[in-house]
Order: sequence, then C-alpha cells, then structure tokens
Amino acid sequence: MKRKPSTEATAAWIRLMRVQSRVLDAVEQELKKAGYPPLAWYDALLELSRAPTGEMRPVELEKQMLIPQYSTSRLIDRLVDEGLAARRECKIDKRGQFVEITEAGRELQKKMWNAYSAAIEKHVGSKLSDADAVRLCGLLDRLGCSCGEAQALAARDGAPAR
Amino acid sequence: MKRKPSTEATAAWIRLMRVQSRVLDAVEQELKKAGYPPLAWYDALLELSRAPTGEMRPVELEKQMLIPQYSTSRLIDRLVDEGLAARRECKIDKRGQFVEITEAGRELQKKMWNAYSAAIEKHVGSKLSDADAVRLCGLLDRLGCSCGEAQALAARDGAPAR
DNA sequence: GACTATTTCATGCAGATGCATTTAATCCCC
DNA sequence: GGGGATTAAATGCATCTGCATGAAATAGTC
Repeated sequence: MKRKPSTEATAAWIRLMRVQSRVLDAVEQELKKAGYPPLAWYDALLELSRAPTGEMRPVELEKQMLIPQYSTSRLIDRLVDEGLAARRECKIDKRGQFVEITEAGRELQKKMWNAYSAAIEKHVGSKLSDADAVRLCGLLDRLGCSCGEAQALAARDGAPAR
Repeated sequence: MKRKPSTEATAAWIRLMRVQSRVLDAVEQELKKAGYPPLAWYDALLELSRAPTGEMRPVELEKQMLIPQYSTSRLIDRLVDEGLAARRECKIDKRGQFVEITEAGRELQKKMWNAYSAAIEKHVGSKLSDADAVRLCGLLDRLGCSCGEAQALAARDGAPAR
C-alpha cells in the first residue's frame, strides 16, 4: 500500500479543487452575462493576436493552450464560423494549415479583456494583497510541473486561463 | 471602466487555473488507469457513506457536492444503474426520494480511496510540506467564499473533490 | 527511391453537460 | 381550505467532450 497524504495535504487538495471551481465559475458567468463567448475562445484569440504574424499552426495553438488536438480543431471551427479567425493554406507543409486572427477577432479579444480583467480583479485581485498573490503563485508553482513561463504571460494585456 | 488587476493578481489567477487543471487531470488519469469511475462518483459515494443512515435526499447531495440539480439527478441514475446506490421512497415528502448507498457502493468507495489518496499524496502531499499546505489553504480560503468547513471534511478517511 | 513510421488535422460516435421546461407535491397566506 | 407560489426531481434538446480512427502529407531508413 502506498503512503497516505497528510490531513494538511488533503485539505490543500480540496481547497484547490473547490476554490478554483468557484472562481472559474464566477468569472465565466460574468463573461457570459456580458454576452461574451467562453474563456477558451478568449485564450485562443489571445494566442493568435500575440503571434507576430497574427497566424499560427493549430499544433502550436494546441501546445500553448494545453488542450487536446481534437479540441483545438473544433475550437478553430467555431472561431472561423464566427468570423473571428480564418484558415490559411500552409505552403511549406501541405498536411497543415495556418489559422489567422481576423480584425473582428482582435476586436473581440480586446473587448473581452475589459470584462475578463474586471472579473479577475473582482474575484482574485481584490481579495489578496500583491504580496499574498506572489506567495500563492509560489506555492502553486510547486504543484504544477512547469508553468514557469506563465509569469511573463501575465505581464502584458490579457491573460490566458488555461 | 473598472479597475484592472495587478500583474501579481493576474499571475495568481493563471496559476490557479493551470495548476488545478494539471493536478486534477493527473489524479483523474490515475483513477481511470486503475479502472475506477470518475471522481464525481467517488464524491457522491463518500457523502452517502457518511450519512448516518446511509441515505440522503438528492437535494442534500446536491448542496454538499455543489453541483447543479440535473447533474445530481443523472449522477444518481448512473450509480443506481451500477448497483452502487438505490432509490428509496420518501414517505414524508412524496415529491422527493432517498438515495441509499449499497454494500457494493461502500466497498467501491473504500477501494477508490486507496487509489485516490495515493494520487493526492503523489501530486500534492509529496510536493509540499505540511506547513506549506496550511499556508496554501489559508491563501485559497481567502478566494473561496465559504468552504470553511472543508477542513473537517479532510480529517477523516476520504476527501471530497468538489 | 520504395516502404514504414510519424506528424497534422478532421470526424463519427458515444457519453456528458447546460439550459429550459415539465410534473408532481408541498407551502403559505388570505 | 382554495389557489397561487415554491420546491423536488426528471427529461428533451442542443451543444460539448473524449476517444478512436481515418486520411493526407512528410520524415526517416535501408
């Protein structure tokens, strides 16, 4: 039989699950109430908008967003359907393609960031001092294998969620 | 325009989303590899097994687990289909019912706790000292509105996840 | 350069989820 | 105690997800 976790570790696990779920729900609800699409769309638009050329390979997007391949494929479908992105031929690798963000996509990303950042402030920022936020990051980082570069991601305007 | 979150708060938000997702995935995968059903089933079985009489109203279960009503209804369907729980008539309120855990349900809960606790230890316990786990709890508690009683939940054998 | 392995992306299918609505019983209040 | 509001639970429907597989192109190997 393997080792059992301490009461403290178990409590931390429970909190991590519950609090994340609460906070995510709260933020998603605010975006939805404001008439915006799900956070996953925002994340994809953000990644695309940050690409120097405004376009990425689906496989890149998938790695950035850490979601399964089929999930990326369908997310792109929806973005394209809504005119937020467009598929482009990939000349150097005929298997692949490029996904390019449209002007409408860039606009939506910026507008969503207003609502999204307000929600983060409301549900996270206002409840924690900056010093505590840093402490929380430090503790969480020890659990997550390798999202060390995530620090940089937060630095500019717009934050990926997953 | 509303206030924007600080970089620190945004970083904390990103970590909370990413790390939770990683850790949950890891734990769920271990349970799945061991041939067990999803964590939500475990949570329900745990709640039921802790009820003094071994039975609860669906509406109670729903409040404990913090999941939507229809979700509870369907979860119970599945548990009943697998012989892990049974529906009982509720004499005092003919609208409602009781859900009673079966012997098979109790056994599964105990067996799952072995795999589950090992996964918590592996993905949380072993990466954090007890003192750090307590600190993490404290910080997370400030974000979650009111899971103050969750402390007690961890104390005994078996931990609810959501 | 043929042949296999790998990579990229899409998709059919089954199961799960969210949302709104329905049904039935109880509560409340005059 | 009659009648509208409320609560308990189920379900139809559209969407979303996970999984496995398929199809097309490229890479690697001999």
